[in-house]
Amino acid sequence: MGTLESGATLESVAAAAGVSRQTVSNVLNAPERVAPQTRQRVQEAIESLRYRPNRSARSLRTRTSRLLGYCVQPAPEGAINPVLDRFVHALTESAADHGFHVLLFTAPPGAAGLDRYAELLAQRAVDGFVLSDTVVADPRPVWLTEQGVPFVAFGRSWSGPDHGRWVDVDGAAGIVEAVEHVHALGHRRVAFIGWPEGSGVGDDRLAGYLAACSRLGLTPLVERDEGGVEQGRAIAGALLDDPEPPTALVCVSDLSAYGALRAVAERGLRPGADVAVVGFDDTPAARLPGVELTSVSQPIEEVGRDAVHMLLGALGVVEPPPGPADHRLLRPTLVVRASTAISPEG
Amino acid sequence: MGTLESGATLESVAAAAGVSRQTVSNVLNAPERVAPQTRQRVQEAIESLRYRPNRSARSLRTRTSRLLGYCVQPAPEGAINPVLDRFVHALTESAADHGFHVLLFTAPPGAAGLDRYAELLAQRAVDGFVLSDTVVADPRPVWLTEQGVPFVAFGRSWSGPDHGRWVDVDGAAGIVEAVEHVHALGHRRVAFIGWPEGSGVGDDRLAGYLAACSRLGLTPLVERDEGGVEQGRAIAGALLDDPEPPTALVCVSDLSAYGALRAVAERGLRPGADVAVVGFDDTPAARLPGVELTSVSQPIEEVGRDAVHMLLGALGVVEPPPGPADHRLLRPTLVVRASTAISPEG
DNA sequence: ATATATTGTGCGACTAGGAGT
DNA sequence: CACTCCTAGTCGCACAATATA
Repeated sequence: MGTLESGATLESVAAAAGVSRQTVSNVLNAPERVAPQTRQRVQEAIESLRYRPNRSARSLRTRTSRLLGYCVQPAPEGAINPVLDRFVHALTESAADHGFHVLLFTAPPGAAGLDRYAELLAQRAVDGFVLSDTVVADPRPVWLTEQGVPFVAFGRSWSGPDHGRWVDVDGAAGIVEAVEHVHALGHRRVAFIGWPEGSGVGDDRLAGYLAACSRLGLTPLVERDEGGVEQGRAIAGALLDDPEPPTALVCVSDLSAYGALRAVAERGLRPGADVAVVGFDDTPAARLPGVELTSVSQPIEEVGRDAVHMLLGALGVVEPPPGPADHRLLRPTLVVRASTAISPEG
Repeated sequence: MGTLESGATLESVAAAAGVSRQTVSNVLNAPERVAPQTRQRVQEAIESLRYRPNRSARSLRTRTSRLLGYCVQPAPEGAINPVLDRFVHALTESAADHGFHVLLFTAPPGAAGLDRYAELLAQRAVDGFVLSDTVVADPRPVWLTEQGVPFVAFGRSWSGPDHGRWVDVDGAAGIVEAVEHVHALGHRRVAFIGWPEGSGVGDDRLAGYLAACSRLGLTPLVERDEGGVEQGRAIAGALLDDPEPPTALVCVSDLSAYGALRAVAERGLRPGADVAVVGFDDTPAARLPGVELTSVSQPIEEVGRDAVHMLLGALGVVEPPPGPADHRLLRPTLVVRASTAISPEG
């Protein structure tokens, strides 16, 4: 039989300490109301009985579950970006610092998935939500705001006004840094391989590219594709086959960049020596020997921590950190590898 | 104000339907005890009030939380294997099919982390645990078994007797398939790049290699390293520099295989044409153009589903599926790509 | 006696107000 | 009147025994 089948309760601890239930409760939730001597005695009883408050009972009474809901999406086909691992771990760890846990659930994308959120709310299963994989015109922030449900999103709402709290990574700033980096290496014909217009994240990164070109006096050269490796390979190939090809390819994602690297290699050119290639996301494959892709790295752990703090702040659990309470924009960092190692000739 | 601030309870539904609390409860938990006509009326009241049973209250009464605990590990440095995404999603989805949710928590590895498990148990926060990242002499299965806590592990206990339920992937069978594959292509000098002895998983995969060699009449050639890309590159390089080098390299993991691919390329050889390379795990980078690594793919989603079913079976929530109740060994599949495309000459 | 619906009770904790010194 | 502690009531649900046709 297990040593924690005990099932100690407020009652049994009180009996062991020779006080009433309420005094034990006070020791846990309002220690200053209990005389030090009594407190000591109660704490010893708690220790010896290995007492822990029953979460369900506490939840029922306080009407808070100390659970944060997070919807896990299935990893998209061909995904190379294991964000979930890091983000979820950061969420879980930060939540634990304040006695909270993360509750996972699944939901279909779009408005159809709102039912799942409503269900958890109606059951009082969670105190709030952490959203990720937000898209343009995502119905969730609007709906949750209407319902008065505390939440925080990883990702801005790209269309219309902001709803609720969010944490995001400044993609434009990341691309600016990338362009400045290749510019500093001497590259003057710098192309951008982007996503189709209207993706929010993609438009933001493109904006960074255009801003950097403007500031540095470079002529923008933008190509767009659907973002896959093969598409990146084709687009990059077309660019390189131009009579006056770009010497640097800044890509909206690592996936495009892997395609670009391939296109470079297929033309007998050496990435980093003949053509610079930069990606975005710093996916695990970027560091593999033979790849060594320079890439913009997102501070995922920091996003997770900030998200939890903002949400717990909204729940009144922690003092909200200084700064704007409803959003936070974090700077990514450029990780330089061999794909942008050497200055071009000329 | 939100439409689900309602806070409907059994009581209010009962009032709306003109019946007693208990009848509403029966409609939900034992419909056959309620006359069809009454049932209908109650269900309409439930609908119109958007009633959902309060999870905390139900948990308190039934002494079950309908929550499965899962400990998320921080992704190890240089990880290229985003198992968590897929595994956790599969867990969450399967659990949802039976009204369960996954509760995430963190814990330090080894015996030091048992406290976190004990804590959740003492709080009655979870009904059972799903374990992953099990290691040789993992203290958790033993401890949980002692405590009488339902759990299921992704991964066998490699040392001593089995404790509790587990689901695992037959790594040996996967490697056998890999060796048979390169053998069928005509390779006769097939080397294995493995992990140091004592890793359980690594030893299992090695056993598959040795069994296949024995069956096919090949001379085993085993090298071991710590499993990193650079180590794989060095080991593979040494093998290839032998006067009579192997023509096929079967690797214990994709990480080693990426190193091996690099070593092959560095010697002016073409992976797939001159030297066959096989990895294990089918990590996302394996499919990238220019890599195209043949690899053994684990049925992660199936592992997750089976794990949940076994655990829910142990909790008495579902009818345990046919077959052995305490363990399940799943076959991986070989995904053939360009790194083993062509038969060698000779 | 069978089918159906109803009361009482307690799960374990917190909140409010009262009693003792 | 502080300070400390306790009694009584409540959260929403499900189990058990009971009442009504």
